[in-house]
Amino acid sequence: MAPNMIPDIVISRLPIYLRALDRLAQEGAEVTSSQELGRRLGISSAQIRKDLSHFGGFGKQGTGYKIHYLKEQLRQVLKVEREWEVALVGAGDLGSAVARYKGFAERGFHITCVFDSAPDKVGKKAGGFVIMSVDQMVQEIEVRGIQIAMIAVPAEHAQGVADQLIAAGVRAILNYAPINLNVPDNVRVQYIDPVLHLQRMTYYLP
Amino acid sequence: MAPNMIPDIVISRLPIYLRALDRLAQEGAEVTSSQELGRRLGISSAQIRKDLSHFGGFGKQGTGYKIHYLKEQLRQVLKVEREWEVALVGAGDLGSAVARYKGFAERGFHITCVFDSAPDKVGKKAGGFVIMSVDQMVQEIEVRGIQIAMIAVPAEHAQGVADQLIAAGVRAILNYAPINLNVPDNVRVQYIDPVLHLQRMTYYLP
DNA sequence: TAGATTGTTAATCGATTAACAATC
DNA sequence: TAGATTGTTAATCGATTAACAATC
Repeated sequence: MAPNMIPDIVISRLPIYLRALDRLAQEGAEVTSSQELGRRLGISSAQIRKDLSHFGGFGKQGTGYKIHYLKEQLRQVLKVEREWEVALVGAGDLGSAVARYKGFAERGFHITCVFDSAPDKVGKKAGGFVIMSVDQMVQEIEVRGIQIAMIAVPAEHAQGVADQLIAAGVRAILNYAPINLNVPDNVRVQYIDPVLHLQRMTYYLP
Repeated sequence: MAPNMIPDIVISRLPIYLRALDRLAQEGAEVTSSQELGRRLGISSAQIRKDLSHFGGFGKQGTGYKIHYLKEQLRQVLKVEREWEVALVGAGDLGSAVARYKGFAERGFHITCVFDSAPDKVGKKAGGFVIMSVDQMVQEIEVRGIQIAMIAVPAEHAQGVADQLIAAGVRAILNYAPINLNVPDNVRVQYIDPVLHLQRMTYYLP
């Protein structure tokens, strides 16, 4: 491992810490500790301290962490202190719901273009956006320099769409299609498949 | 660790294997190998064999796994060979989209009741379901013996709703609210927060 | 048979936890 | 000061991988 290489699993927990800090701030707290955070998240305080220590010493012995300061630091580490432009591919039932979801823009991710392959959808609207043809997709993404995309097309088209997105310069994909994508090393993929989460719990039911 | 205790992380991969097998079957394949599955999923073949071996020998040396047979076995292990009844709490923007999503019923999870706290929503419809008052929630879930629920209410109400659901007998919660839930050991929770997934990728972008 | 692939064991790797000196 | 909590080191724990005999 390269000396400054931070484990993926550490990075994946930072947004969870950030979310908990947002919540604490909303509740009016100004300072917290690894112990309090850990209790809320079901994570050991040692792990939280260790995770944070990869990026520097954000706390003070005896008192803990200033919430506002720690939030800002984590935002910068995660690069979510800025606004991001996001492309959405697929304007069917699922894609339209994604386009309408307000949580993205509220937290700095702005959907700025929506694509679909159905000619009868092109020109219509989804969640306030005019739907463009996938034929324009590569060019549009290149011109805008978009790096993040969400895929909400049927499973059988997802890999093809991903290939095009990557060719256009996208480096981060949130895939709502229930299928694994094969992508080069320099591209990140995250998956959302709610059924899969349900299937992870039924095993434990009687 | 108890002798028959299977690590959570193994269980969490089984639905991924199942999804890949469904796909292979759809493509017309009848047999596969740990190597082929691994290539598709970006997982080592050794890990797939090890994971499966927790539940018995499903394959044949030299030939691999019969897809149909392995699918059925995994379905039984995960208890998704049956149909499940699911309650949905929250019929706002997000809850309505969840109620309309067809993927749940297609894969054996049937939303059979939807609850909301807003009096003006009660009696109206969301995704084909009549919305009931949360005041009826505990009784309704108890009577029907529902064990799985999805939460799509604002973050500040999620913990309260979860507590009620658990009191009513729910043992598995899919939480769409962007907040961690504290639940007893005998209750499972899974989280869906798409923004969190995006935040896990921006770190790696330039 | 020859080639392929499983199931399993042992070795390796990496992540989590416990503990504590430093210090606010 | 006394009490609390950090950042870090070393120990533990658990998960992944490599390797191979068994066998189809």
